[in-house]
Amino acid sequence: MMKDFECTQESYAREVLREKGLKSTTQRLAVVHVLHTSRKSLSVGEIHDGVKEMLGATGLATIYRTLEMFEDLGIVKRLHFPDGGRGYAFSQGEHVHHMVCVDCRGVFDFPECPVESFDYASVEKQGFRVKDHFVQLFGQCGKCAEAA
Amino acid sequence: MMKDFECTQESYAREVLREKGLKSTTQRLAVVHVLHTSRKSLSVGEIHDGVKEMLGATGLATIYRTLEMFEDLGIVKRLHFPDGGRGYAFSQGEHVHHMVCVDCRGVFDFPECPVESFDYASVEKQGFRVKDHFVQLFGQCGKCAEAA
DNA sequence: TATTAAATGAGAATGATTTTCAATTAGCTC
DNA sequence: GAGCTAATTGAAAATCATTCTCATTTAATA
Ligand SMILES: [Zn+2]
Ligand SMILES: [Zn+2]
Ligand SMILES: [Zn+2]
Ligand SMILES: [Zn+2]
Repeated sequence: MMKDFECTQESYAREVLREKGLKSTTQRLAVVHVLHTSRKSLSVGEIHDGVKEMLGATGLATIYRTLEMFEDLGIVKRLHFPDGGRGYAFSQGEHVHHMVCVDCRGVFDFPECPVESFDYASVEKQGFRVKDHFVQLFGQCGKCAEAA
Repeated sequence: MMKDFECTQESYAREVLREKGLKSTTQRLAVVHVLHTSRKSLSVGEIHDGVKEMLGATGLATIYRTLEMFEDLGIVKRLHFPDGGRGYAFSQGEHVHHMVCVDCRGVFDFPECPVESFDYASVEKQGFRVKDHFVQLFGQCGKCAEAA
């Protein structure tokens, strides 16, 4: 299965999968497509709907399996909303963070890392070794601010 | 219901609840107790267990209701783990962030805010208005590093 | 085109969270 | 301290989210 036209995001995913000896299945590429063509983060259900629209009946378990795997591979980033909901956004492995609109769940990247230059001394003094971090900004996007 | 001995955390919760016209029930104070006496973040189930140990049979729904309410009141902070799990940590409304040990789920506060001095210009240029943020550091605590 | 390990689908199973409503209780007032 | 009342709880059902199982299908390679 190799489409004539393939966007950079799909090629990227295909490449990462191949490197790991994983298969570039129709379903996996559809998940990439659905995610990267959305300017908002999507819930598992929304991704499932999007994939079904492209491919017809598709198992929900496949979506779960794909998202978990993509997260490990850095192909998607999981976001957390104040209301407890979760969303997924496409990612190309780069170190980026997101700001999310709490109204429409739109996602906006920001490549600068606010934590990068942070001095961990005070926390490492407590014997803690920092390995990773999660940063997410909340707010309102321009459209939602207007609408309000 | 007013205990003879009450720690500052419990008084704090009691005060916040009173200010909002909410009742300081035995169950709610037990949730506070269980959380603030734990040096690790706790899952809903663990909190439920802790409360049952203090009070005997207690409805799980009450724990959920309490945690949701406490989150709104700033009495607890919800944490997110890489494996998808969630944990809750006691909080006194202050602006703190947490580093969490991915092995034992221990929580360590750090009062410095890495995002505070961050220049939002690049993101606000996109029409986005930043209102809040979530920062969490991951790593290994001293004990778990030794054990490993 | 044949081979084969990897992946999918369907539904059952499990687990997490929310809802419902009758019974209980905290926080007043007297 | 007893009585009042709205807020809260408990228990179980209902709903929603996630994982598992295993027979079938498919991508990748030769
Ligand atoms: Zn928006
Ligand atoms: Zn960063
Ligand atoms: Zn630890
Ligand atoms: Zn902060």
